[in-house]
Amino acid sequence: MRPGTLVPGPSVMKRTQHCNELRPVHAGQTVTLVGWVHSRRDLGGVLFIDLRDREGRTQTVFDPADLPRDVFEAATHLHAESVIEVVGTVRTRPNGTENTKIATGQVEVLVKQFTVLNHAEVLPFPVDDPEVANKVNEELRLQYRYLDLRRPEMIRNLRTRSKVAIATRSYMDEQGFLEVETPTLFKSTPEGAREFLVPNRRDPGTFYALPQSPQQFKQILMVGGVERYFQLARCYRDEDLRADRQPEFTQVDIEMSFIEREDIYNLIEGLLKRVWKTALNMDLPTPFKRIPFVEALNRWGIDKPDTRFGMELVDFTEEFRSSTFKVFAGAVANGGVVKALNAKGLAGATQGQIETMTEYAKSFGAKGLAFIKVENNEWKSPIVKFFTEAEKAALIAKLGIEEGDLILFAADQWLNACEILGKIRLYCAEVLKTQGKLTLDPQRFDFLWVVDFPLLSYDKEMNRWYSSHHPFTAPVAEDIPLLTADPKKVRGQHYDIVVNGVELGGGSIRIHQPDVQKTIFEKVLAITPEETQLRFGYMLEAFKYGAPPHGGIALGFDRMIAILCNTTSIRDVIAFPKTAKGVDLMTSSPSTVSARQLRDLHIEVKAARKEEPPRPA
RNA sequence: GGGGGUGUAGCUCAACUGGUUAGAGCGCUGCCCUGUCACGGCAGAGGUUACGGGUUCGAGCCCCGCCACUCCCGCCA
Repeated sequence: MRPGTLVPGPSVMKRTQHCNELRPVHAGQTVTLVGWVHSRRDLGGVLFIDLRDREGRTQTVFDPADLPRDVFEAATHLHAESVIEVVGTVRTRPNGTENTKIATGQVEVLVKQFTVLNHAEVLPFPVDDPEVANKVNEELRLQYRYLDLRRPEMIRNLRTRSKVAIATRSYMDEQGFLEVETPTLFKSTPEGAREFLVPNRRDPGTFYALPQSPQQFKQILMVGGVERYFQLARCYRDEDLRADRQPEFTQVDIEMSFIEREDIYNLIEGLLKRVWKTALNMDLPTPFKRIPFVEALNRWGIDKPDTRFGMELVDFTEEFRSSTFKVFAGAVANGGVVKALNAKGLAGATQGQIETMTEYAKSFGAKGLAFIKVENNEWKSPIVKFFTEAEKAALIAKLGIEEGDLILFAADQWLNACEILGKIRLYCAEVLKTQGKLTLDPQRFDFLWVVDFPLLSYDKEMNRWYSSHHPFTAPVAEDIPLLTADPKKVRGQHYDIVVNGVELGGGSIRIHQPDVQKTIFEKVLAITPEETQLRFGYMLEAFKYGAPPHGGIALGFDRMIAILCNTTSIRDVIAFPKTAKGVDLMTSSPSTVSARQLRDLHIEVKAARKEEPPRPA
């Protein structure tokens, strides 16, 4: 530590006000403020230091006429982000020197004494300049997360998160829900996401798993007569990460008994109303739209549509059924469909951009991407020569084609064609945004429910059916006879809540009859009775002893907060997030453990470790 | 597992087609400055161009490998 920075003075550590509190009315009072040195302006004869805490900042003045020489000298050497305590007198600022940018700008504190509570070395990146700090490499921000969190933007996010968590708890309490904690040391259930395993020291070769969600416990709680359960539950999934996916994340987990789907819709609409009011002081209109899965795919090509802009998909299967253009007619003959979308105003796309789009489409399974550019009253396209006048007329009528449009086609099996164009639609929207041709109001939130999902999907490689959602989802009652007859047609009582193209959450009414559950496991999913018994025996058993009809939902809490904070990365709303490879850069975890620990756990590591990467000091 | 992007001073970035001693702003250090608030002025320090190879008379730039971060596909019942 530098000599002279420790200045004698009373370290009472009791502030009289925080740094966003002083006003002209306090003039004349002696106050104690504590906080971080935000900025220092040394004019030679007088020194200004802005002191910052969580709440805001206050200008303090060091006048050499008022202070012993060594005290003043020490103050001139204070580094940004040192933690100090000052005692001084509040006074209104001289005329013309008020700062209207900050709430405390009418006053200043004339320092009489100060103490350095902690001397800060020069920081690895600035936290006081929002312009620069916003652009700092995220690697560095994560390594020095405690500095990053001092930025007002990050504090604001944490505050929003806290307020929403508390609002959620109070709303759920008002609705008669009990907050119940469930174990995070759970049983391995290999369906679905890959799990994190926890070795069991007491019985070599056995493992706990961290739960992907409290799904089974919350259903058991219903059997246990809790009737209304909720939890802000930490969940763990060992899958590859994205901007909106972390290996551990938080769900608002909900389950209730004696209800139907509509009860869940009402409950969640009420919760989201409360949350948006709390965080943004916005009144959300309810009820939200309900859109069947099939309609969502047909219109937007995705089961979580962003309905803030148009460019909906249009079906041309009938128009091209007997077209001379064999790519389209052939797809239809194979039981597929022809779909198109009008990317309004994108005719100016370069050959390169079209190429990029085609590659993008191919990257998720498209064979190609047919297009028409409408430029200078002309249709520029390699395929338009195959079209009849009737086909062209149909395109103009159904797509509303105008000068400057770009028409994109997909011809494939229904789901593929829809999904390809759905992704292209989002890609086009991004392009239009960067060109300034599409602007979305940040205050606009298009909520909707997607309903009537197919209960089952078919895995061609494994040659078997699997649950679209999870195996406890109840079929729509009238579709139960189809379970064994025509599984593809069975709709599940599953629902997703979607906002602005983000899947905020999902849930379902559950199966509460053990015989239906057994049919699903053994007849439809083709899990052997032994396997069923091993994995889910306790649930089937529980359902024999008086299981109420029940259902629930889970909302992605991190995603919700990210939307409220207007950020696309949930890392910005998690205090200590991990990188895309699941590493905590601050603590350098995961890390190796001692041979002793491994021995205790009966674990032998066989794979060779790659070299430890060099870490900056 | 696959594809794209990024990596140059403490931070944010520049450096043309491969060509002199790798620059700028901020920050840092020293000096000056009594009303600043992105204070101002002068001077200075600071670089293994992520890392390892290669091509070349010559590499921040080209090639191969590798590491990290990031976005996407697969994956996420």
